[in-house]
Amino acid sequence: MARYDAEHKGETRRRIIDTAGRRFKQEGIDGSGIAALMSDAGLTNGAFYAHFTSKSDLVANVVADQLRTQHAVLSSLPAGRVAVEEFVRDYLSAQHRDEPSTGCPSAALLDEIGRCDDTIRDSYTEGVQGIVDVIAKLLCPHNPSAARSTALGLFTLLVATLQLARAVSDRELSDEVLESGIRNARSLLDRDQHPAKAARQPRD
Amino acid sequence: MARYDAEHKGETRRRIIDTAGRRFKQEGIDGSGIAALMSDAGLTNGAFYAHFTSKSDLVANVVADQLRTQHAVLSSLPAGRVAVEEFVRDYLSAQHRDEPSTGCPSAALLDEIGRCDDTIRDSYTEGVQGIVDVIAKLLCPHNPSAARSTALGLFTLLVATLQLARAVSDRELSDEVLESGIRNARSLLDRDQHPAKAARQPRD
DNA sequence: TGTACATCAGTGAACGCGCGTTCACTGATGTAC
DNA sequence: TGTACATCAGTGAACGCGCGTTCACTGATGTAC
Repeated sequence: MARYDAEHKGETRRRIIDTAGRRFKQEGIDGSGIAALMSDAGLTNGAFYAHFTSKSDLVANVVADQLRTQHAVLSSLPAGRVAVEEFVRDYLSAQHRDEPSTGCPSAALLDEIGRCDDTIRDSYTEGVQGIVDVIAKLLCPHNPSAARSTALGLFTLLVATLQLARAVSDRELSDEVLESGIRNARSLLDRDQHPAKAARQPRD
Repeated sequence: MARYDAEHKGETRRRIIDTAGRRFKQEGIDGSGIAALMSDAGLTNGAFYAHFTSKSDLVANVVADQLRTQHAVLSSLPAGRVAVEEFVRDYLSAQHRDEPSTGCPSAALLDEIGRCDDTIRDSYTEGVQGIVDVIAKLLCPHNPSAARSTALGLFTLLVATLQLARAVSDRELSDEVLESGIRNARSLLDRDQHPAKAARQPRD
């Protein structure tokens, strides 16, 4: 084997994390063996432990990386209702439903993550905090903490709607679930669109 | 072994389905081995195939049974906002979060079910249709189909909120997620506070 | 009445297989002399 | 300048283990004669 340049090992690590992310979301964490996932990355099983101390270590890194990517996408959106609604339509599209491997990690893995060890759940916790914060900021740029609850509501609504759309085997029902999800997301957003009427707390 | 009475085999099957339901929800489907689950039921691994043709066959039966039980609980609730809100508080309680094995099968297994074979997803599809129908009926007894979308929204919101509360390792954040979920559920229900006014009893 | 037999839920060892993990080894390169 | 050596990412066989599944067997009972 070649004596590699300085970035080589880091690039390989990156490739493992990327392919593992895709495989985990496609087959589940328990459902993804290390040999198969290393083979996806163009390597043999033995090389794995030069990059990670254990499967659990990989999972924690993959979870963090996945949420970081999702955070970056959300951060790049312009604030306000229009962009959020477009994101919702995108998230609840047939394409996202049909391609879990490139999609939202929470939709693919949330209940499995709930059963993982503390390191992994710590990693998820930190990542999801960032996601919720950035959603809240999109909803209410000048006072994000006021929109935190709505952000959590939107996030959970999207996640389980996609999970449900994937779980049902009836295509028509699945489409209905997605459409319904978009309607319900709008309804949730409407609540924060009229703070005066709701008369809960003064803005800004 | 004894020559058992007529119901004996059915009772054993029942016991396997019950214990498997608990174990699946606790450890995941992939995470639950047949030998362990049969031992839970007080039997040895070999007896399994006298009751089910495969693990997949068991999973399909467990899923159907779990949703049937949940359907029965929901069916027994009185219609109207008060009972639904109480159900929501119950569903999003710390106790439900901390005891997945006796809780909602969708919260514990939805993304994993999405990766299962058709037989299992068919079973889930049929069961969840019943659940959504009965929620819609609770929300709007005289015209359930009008509340179908809201019922789907409530269901998905509850499921992912519980999943998220279980996945985060920070107790305070987890509690916030649950509280927020209750608030968001109320908000979703408010939307459907639509046509019939006299028949409804205002609360708070 | 006694006894041989059929029944059948459940036992437990065994099957091949894939899992996570370990480790002695490879071999192309940069470096030292 | 040529060459011996150190480096180290990656190889691939092997480990013990638990998986889903199979199957010859057990043994308490009801039934037939």
